[in-house]
Amino acid sequence: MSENVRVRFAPSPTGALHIGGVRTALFNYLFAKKYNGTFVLRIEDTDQTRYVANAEEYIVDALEWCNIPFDEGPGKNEKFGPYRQSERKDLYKKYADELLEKGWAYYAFDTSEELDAHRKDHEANGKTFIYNWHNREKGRLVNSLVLSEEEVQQKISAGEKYVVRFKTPQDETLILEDEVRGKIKIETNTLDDKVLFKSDGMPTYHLANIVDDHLMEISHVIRGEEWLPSLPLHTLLYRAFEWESPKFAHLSLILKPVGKGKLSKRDGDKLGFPVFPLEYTNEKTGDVSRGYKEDGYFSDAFINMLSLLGWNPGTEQELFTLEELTKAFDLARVSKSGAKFSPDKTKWFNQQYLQQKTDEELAMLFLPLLEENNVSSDTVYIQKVVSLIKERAVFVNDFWGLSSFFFEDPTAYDEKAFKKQWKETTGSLMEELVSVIEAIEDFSIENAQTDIKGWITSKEIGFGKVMQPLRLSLVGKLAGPDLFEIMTMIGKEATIKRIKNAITALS
RNA sequence: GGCCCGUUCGUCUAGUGGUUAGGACGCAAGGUUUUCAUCCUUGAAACAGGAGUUCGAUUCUCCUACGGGCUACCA
Repeated sequence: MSENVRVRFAPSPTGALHIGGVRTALFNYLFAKKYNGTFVLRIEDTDQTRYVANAEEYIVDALEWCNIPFDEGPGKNEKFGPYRQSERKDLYKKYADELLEKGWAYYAFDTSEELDAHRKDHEANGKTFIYNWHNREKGRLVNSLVLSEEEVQQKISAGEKYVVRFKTPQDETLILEDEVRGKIKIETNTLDDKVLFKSDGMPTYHLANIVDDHLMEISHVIRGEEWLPSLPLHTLLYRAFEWESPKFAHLSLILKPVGKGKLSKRDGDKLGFPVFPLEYTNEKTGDVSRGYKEDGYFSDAFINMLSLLGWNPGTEQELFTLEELTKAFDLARVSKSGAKFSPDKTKWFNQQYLQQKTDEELAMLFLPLLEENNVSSDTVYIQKVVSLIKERAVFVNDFWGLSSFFFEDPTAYDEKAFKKQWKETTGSLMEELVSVIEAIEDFSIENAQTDIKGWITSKEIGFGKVMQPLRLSLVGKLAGPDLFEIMTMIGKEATIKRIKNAITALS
């Protein structure tokens, strides 16, 4: 299998790429890289009514951010280009004609309205209308199987609209092979004669897909489960063209975190998590949807999370670099059942990745936030702050809330903490503490600890009585790193100032 | 309705014809931290149901239920 692995990700540019699409792209990417293969991006824009102009750019940007770029695609190594189906339009006609010639397809002149009427009619009688061997030659449907060649030619030259339908073989049991599901059995008689070529001169997905996969020498088709019902048609199409079929793998869907059904944008809005990798602005409505990137997720954490949704390495390892993923990935270990999406687990991954980063890296990422808050400081100081607070953070965006007191005096005091910790005697105690601090010549952690702890011990009042109000004075709430760290970081003067401020404000 | 796919703790999942059914997230308790968080320890928590095959089925087969997908001149 190590030779000539070529896979493709073939999205429709109808909007933002959602998590499920990203995962499909990721699995394709991992599979390609594992076997030193090629990852192709092909834009399937045969439906002009659903085309969205900024969607393709979004898809490319998203893959870029996820660090799973394509090797071949629009504007990149166009060895088998073009890679947009709309630009390959002229190509498909001859393949439709080939099928027509071979008797694998036929012209159909039925209008959408007529077909709708048939469907309604059947439904009213409790039956299901299927355009296939049941009725294609019964005379109620207008196609080249019942019309004479002259009639067909006449209609076509008269400019009558037609589609080309696949002529599904009758009375055959197909045994299909799926890399994740194994064998799938299906009777061809239950299949309908799908449209291959539309009356607007465009191929449908089915034709374009098979033609392009063949022409682009795709070896493995890894796609969403929603395509599984099309597998028999696609297999038959390869047979009709006498082409070698690629191997297929259908990925299960990503489901809602709660309730039933597949994950949608609405779930994200309702439960407060993004379903798109990047922020997306709907061209028509102007609606903006959140993105993982903008929400502060690291792309490698996001990818790591996605990789484990529907796949697992069979070991207990959960944290993977992209390289490790490409090594470990295996289609055989992709699970068959749908996976409910977990926003909580996603956060956990981000937290893990954040903890792994160095203080230097994190300090760099913190810089813009500091700027936003009109704070500037030297890098050594910022790195030290980061080292003290990062274990409390899930996102870099949490940093300011966790560390603002390192840069500016608290502006408010936590109400509950005040009520609980600030007693009548606290004010005078804090004043005494100020003089203890003032007396410390060299304001180091060691000295501060020795002197303050010594003073508390000598007063025989218990640490909490002093330390809690002190924390409230310096931080504004009962949270944060070690107090002696904070005091020496902000310095003796600021420490004294904050205690005095608190005495004034709280006593 | 028809066709297809699926079903192990709440969630993601590992697993085997005989296991104390394992891990992770989340949750709970305890410890560390005189704070908060981290961290550590512990705990609660699952084989959808029914037949069959078998000495023995969570594992194999069938049925049912449930979930999902498809059923367009959309992808």
